[in-house]
Formats: sequence, structure tokens, C-alpha cells
Amino acid sequence: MTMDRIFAAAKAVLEQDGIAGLTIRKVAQSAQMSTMAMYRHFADKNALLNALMADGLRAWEERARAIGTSDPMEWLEELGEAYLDFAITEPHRFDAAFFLPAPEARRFPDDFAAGRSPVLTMAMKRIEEAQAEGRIGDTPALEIALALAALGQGLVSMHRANRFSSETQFKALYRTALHQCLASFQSARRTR
Amino acid sequence: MTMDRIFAAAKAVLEQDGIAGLTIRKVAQSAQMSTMAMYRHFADKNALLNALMADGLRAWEERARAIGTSDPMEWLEELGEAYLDFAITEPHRFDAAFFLPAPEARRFPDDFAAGRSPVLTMAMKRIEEAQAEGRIGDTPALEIALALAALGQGLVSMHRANRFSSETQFKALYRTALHQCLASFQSARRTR
DNA sequence: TGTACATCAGTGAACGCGCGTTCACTGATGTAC
DNA sequence: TGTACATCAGTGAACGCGCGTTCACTGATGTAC
Repeated sequence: MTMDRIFAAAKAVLEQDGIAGLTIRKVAQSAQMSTMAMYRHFADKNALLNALMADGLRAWEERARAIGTSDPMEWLEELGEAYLDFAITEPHRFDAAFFLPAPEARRFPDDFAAGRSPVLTMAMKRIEEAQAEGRIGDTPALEIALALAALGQGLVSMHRANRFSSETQFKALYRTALHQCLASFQSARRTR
Repeated sequence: MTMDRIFAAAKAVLEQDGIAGLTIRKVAQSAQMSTMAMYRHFADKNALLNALMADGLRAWEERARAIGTSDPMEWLEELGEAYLDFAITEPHRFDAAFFLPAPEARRFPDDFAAGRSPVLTMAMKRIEEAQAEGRIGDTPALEIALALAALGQGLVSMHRANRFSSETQFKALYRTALHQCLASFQSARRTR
């Protein structure tokens, strides 16, 4: 109950002020409790941040699950689109999920290979499907998935660092870059 | 003179404590001056950060210029290697160059198209060379260059966020991902 | 059914810290006459 | 050559702020007998 209230407040503060602007005191105030009540529910600030990372990843997973397309290549394109939309519409939640240097973060390769990242696992399934149909080359699916993820995260991180003259420019480049990347996997395959 | 001393101190503090840990007071102490002496030479903290970004980009440009290879594809591979080495051996200077959300940062597409980013311009020249030789497809060179940069920056940002179980794992994946990406540009071309 | 006690969510004040920046100043150096 | 003055690098103290966290506490609720 109280826990839920605190966590909702934490998400609200995160949305407003971002990771760097999130403080225990602000969260407490937003939840209309004393600052110290926080410490009944979270060991320290780091624990709260870890919970926010988990929440961000949960939101991301939900977005990925909502993709209905059955064609694997189309599915991957739509995943890229979902990632872009997540980064733009919930920027700070996105940051919590992907940029937070949390000690509890899942790590390459063990955690991913063991399927501890639901979305990456879903993506790998599609990549393997496409490979079985001869539409993508035979690089390990995990590596392809991570490269795509890195391309997306890199573009977003450039956007965050003010490297695009406008959001429109960013979105346009993001789309062509990801599309090109997927397309080159396809044509790479065709030459074999 | 004094300016140089301050700036050297700023670089030392940056190297030690990173961007988040850099404070005017620490820089002053490291330069053996009063805190207030800083304000004779920099309008405020932001001006100092902007200068550090410029310094980071200068260092990056120097690394790029040091690449001697004449074959364009090899040159691009080596640029990727230089970027990796920069990120690992001077992590905080790298961060200042690429992750700082500075208002003075150069922006896509105008600044890059106008050649205001020396390294990107160099990379584009190699890409155009390779295209002329029919070794890379005819996507605009600027887009290819930025996609490669984004892939690198994304992998580094994942590394910073603790997403690799070790630096060795990170380096290995970085190398295969960049190599695959370049290779797929090549084979994409061959199919036309 | 009543009483003693333990548990534990929540509180309020305070600690100790470091931050960027303002203010009023000192004192050396260079310049004009 | 000497003197008055302006310039300006550099200083030291203080302001006002917000932070995470510790400490000793209150008071309601549940439990054991």
C-alpha cells in the first residue's frame, strides 16, 4: 500500500526531473510522507534506483509484447520503432532502464544467453526465424540483437547529448539507420 | 599561463573523478589556487565543461589523424579501433567529448554536412572513396558515418552502464559488431 | 475478556557534507603625463 | 625620472542551498496468556 504510493511518487519524480534530479526528499514529499518513511521501504537510494530500473525494463517488455506482427523482419522493424517511441515519450523511464549503471543490471553474455532479458530473447527468436528462412546471415543471433540494440542506444545517447538539431531530425535518422542496418543483414545473406 | 595551469588541473580532475565528480573547488585545489581564481578565467562551470568537451574532441581528432592506412575500408576499421581505445584508456575524456549534453555541441545534420566535425569529415571521405570503388552501397556517406558512430557510442554506453560482464567481453563484442557492420555494407554493395 | 508486551510503520530534528556563486577586498603591474 | 592612476589577477569569507543518512522517538496494531 504505502510501498505502492512511494513507488508511484518515485516514478512521478523521475518523469519530472530525470535520474539526476531524483532525490529521496522529493519522492517523500511527492508521496506526502516524511523523508524518513522512505527508509522503511528501501534500504537506501540505490535500492530505489534499482527498482526504477526494473520498472523501466518492465515497461519496455510490455511494449515489445504488444507487437503483433508475425513476419520476423517486420517484427524487428517494429521493435526498433517501439524503442524509439519509448525513448521519446518516456525519456526518463527509458534512461532508468538503459542508462543506469546499476550493479543489478543484466550482463552480456551470460544473463542474455540464459534468457534473463525477455525482450532480447524475443528478438533473438525472430532473428533465428529469419535465419532459418535464409533472410539473415548466420552471425550468432545474440550478437546481431545486441548490435541492433547498441545502434539504437547510441542514437538515443547522441540525441540526449544534443547532437541533433531537432527531434524530427533525430527520428528521421534513427529510422533510416535502423532500416539500413536490417536491410544490409538481408542483402548480406543473399550473396551467400 | 595561469589559464594553462587551471586547464591542466581540470583535465587531471576529470581523469580522476569523471564529469559528475568534477567541481570548481576541486579544480582550484588541484591547480593550487583559490576557488575564486577560476572565475577570472571561466565565466562559470559550464564554460569549463565546454572547454573540456573541446579538448576531448581535439584528442579524438589527433587519434584519427594518426591513422596511416590508405585503403579506405581498412582506415574505417582502424578508426573503430581508435575509438575503442580512446573509450577505454581515457574514459572520462571520452565522456566529455561524446556524452556531454553541451549546448555548444555540433549537431546533425548542418554542422556535420558543413564539415565542422573534422573526424566525421575524414570518415566520410573514406566512405566516398569506398563507394567510388564500388565497395560500399550508395547510402549518403554522412548517414553511414553517423550510423557507425552511433553503433560505437551505443556499445560504449552499454559498457558504461555495466552491461558487459568484463572489459574483455566488451572489447570482443565491439570488434565483431563493428566488423560485421562494415562487412555487411560491403556485401550489400556486391548484390547490386 | 482483559492486560501486558512486542512489533514496526512512521516521524522530526539534526549532522555533516559539498556545491556554485556573490561580495568586498588586496596588491602587483603597467601606463600617462 | 618620478608620480598618480587605472587595470586586473587573485583572495577569503560567507551565503544559501540541497543532499543522504543517523538518531531517538511516538503511537497504533497485533499477539500471548
